[in-house]
Amino acid sequence: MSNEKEVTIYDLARKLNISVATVSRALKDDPVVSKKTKKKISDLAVEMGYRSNHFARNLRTQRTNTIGVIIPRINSYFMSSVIAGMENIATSEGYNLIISQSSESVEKEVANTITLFNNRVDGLLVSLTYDTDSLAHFDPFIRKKVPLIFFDRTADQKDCTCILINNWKAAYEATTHLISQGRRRIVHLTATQKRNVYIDRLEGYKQALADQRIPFREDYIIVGNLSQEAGAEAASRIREMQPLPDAVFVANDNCAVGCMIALKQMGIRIPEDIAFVGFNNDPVSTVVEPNLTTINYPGYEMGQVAARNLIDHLNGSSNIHSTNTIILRSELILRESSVSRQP
Amino acid sequence: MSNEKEVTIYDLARKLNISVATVSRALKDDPVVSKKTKKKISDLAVEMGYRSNHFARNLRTQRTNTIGVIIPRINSYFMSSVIAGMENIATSEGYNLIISQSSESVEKEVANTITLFNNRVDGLLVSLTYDTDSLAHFDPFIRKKVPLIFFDRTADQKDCTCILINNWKAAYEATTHLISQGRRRIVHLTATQKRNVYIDRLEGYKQALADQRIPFREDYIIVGNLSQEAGAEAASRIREMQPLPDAVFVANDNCAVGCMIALKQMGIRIPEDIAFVGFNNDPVSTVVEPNLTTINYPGYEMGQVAARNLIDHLNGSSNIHSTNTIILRSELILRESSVSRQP
DNA sequence: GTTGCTCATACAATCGTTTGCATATCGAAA
DNA sequence: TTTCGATATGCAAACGATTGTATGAGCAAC
Repeated sequence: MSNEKEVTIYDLARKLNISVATVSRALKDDPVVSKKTKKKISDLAVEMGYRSNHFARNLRTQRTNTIGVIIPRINSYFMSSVIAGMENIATSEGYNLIISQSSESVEKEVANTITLFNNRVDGLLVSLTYDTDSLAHFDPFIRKKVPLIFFDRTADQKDCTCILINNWKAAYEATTHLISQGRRRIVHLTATQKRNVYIDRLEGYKQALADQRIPFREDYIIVGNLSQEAGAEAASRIREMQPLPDAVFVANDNCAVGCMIALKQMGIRIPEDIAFVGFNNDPVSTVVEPNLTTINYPGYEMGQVAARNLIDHLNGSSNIHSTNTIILRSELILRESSVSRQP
Repeated sequence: MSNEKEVTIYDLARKLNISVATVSRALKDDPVVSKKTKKKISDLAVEMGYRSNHFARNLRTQRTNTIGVIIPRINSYFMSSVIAGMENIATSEGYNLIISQSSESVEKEVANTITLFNNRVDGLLVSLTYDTDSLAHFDPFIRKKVPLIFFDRTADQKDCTCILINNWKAAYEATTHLISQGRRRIVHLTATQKRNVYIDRLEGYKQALADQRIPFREDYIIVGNLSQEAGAEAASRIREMQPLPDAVFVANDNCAVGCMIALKQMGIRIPEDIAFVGFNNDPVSTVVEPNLTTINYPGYEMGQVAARNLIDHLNGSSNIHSTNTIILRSELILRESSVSRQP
């Protein structure tokens, strides 16, 4: 009982006195097999507890029904929501996900790429590390025409779809909002200017200033790794600025929260002295006091869209060249951290 | 160039005028092949860009090098940390992870189990839903002797390893701490009493009361789904209690935070009027004001241990019968939410 | 020169499917 | 009765590895 042999299509065929070819076709619902035989076969399959052998099939068909995912780290609210969305779609479409973390290390990203290539994933969903410059490690996929989709932290790669929000616009709105609240000396906390998301947010911020005829100041840009600790460090620098800035726009809620807490400990009042706007709509944004104004960034939805899009490509129901960029809706959520007085 | 055929061991063999058997053995570093041939072969493999075909190998060896993971939801800080830990170990050991979410639905858990069984995973790592009663859906794995490890939300299943913290002790310490701060009317927010973690925490809480001769009150136990919203609802019920409780021990930080925020809005002071202790050491616990005393629950480490343990079983380097339960260290972290006056 | 032994390599079956092509069946039209 | 399409089924060759068993080469001892 415990070591029962697996049931194969040969067993089914033998029992019914038909050929394996017919069994194989019947199980795939091939119209060439008659309804009667199909029924006989599928009934017996259930009865004998047959389950198809993915390896044999994959070996034969040269497909894996597996999607590779490479992300910087999984344990952030945003990214785990993305993964949840991907899992949701993939499972319902019969695909498996192989998830690997680069931990913000380019070498690990390259290593993961190789692993996934050797696993012969059917497609790849990628969000890059802060520092990835060269995209050469994706060449093997391109050459073999394995579809590749970037999301969130994307890169310009010919023939690859990108899934994003309009970071420029989000930052523009955030900054404009701060200005509309009477703020003029607006610091921007961001990460390395290698990645689209941070470049675009900075540009949006700059444009908002320009449109309101507020001069841009290089020393108001603080670059870090956007961790909570980086936020606390930035707080010390902000504290030293003369005159004290009256607002901070942060490219990530966690970092914003770290900065807010540190400033509050220094006796600075939020939003009276300094207003804050974050990014991502992380759960902490409704816990910190005052609640943090932020940009809603739909992670779960982004994961779903990415997976759905890739699977559509794989099924041939969409052409990878037809859609090159998908922009998801995002919006500014107003909370107390940035509003000068509540209505 | 773009449609180059995959290089197989046959290609290598032909080029070197030797048999595929030798090539196969050489690539596995089988000592029976001479050093000289091995070198020739591995050099050529690199040169020609050979990569082994997992499906052919799996088909032949009947192993998949894949581990299945079933969890309630991935997008919580604790669970995404667990996954990160698992990914870390699995990747370094050459295993892949297939992660599936049950979303707290027993039906989805069963469906995922079937999917993973059909995927022929080598082993399974499971954290159960709130409501899973029967474990019958795991029988196919047991029968085929596929190792099965439960973590966090575990169940008694013969021959299965469980990985946990000592929930009883953690709750006992948390409650004792509250009592030591002069609290007597301690409410406990928890989840369904079907799962070990919540049962054990309640028992620890009860025992701590008993040891301090404080009568247990059934109406101080509030059962919910431990979401932030459930915390807010609980706050309303707590508010109505006469006399007002003076402490709350919550089985989850997120829920604790929801409850604290709601109570604060009602004008109740924390910790003066009501002290709080949470569970998990989620990042929000250091953001909420006052910072939340909690139990440190090492998610990343738990994921690593679970994966390590399973892989050791699979490699035969450990016997599944030898270790039945692994208890990880946890500890009470004191913060302002429960300490009556700071030193 | 034969025997015996070790070390290295080759042969060939096997794993469970898929699929192009060939074949069988059967009723209807010629 | 023969012929012709359909329609349904079967044959057999892949797919790319692994591995038990057989074979061959080389060499030392007798």
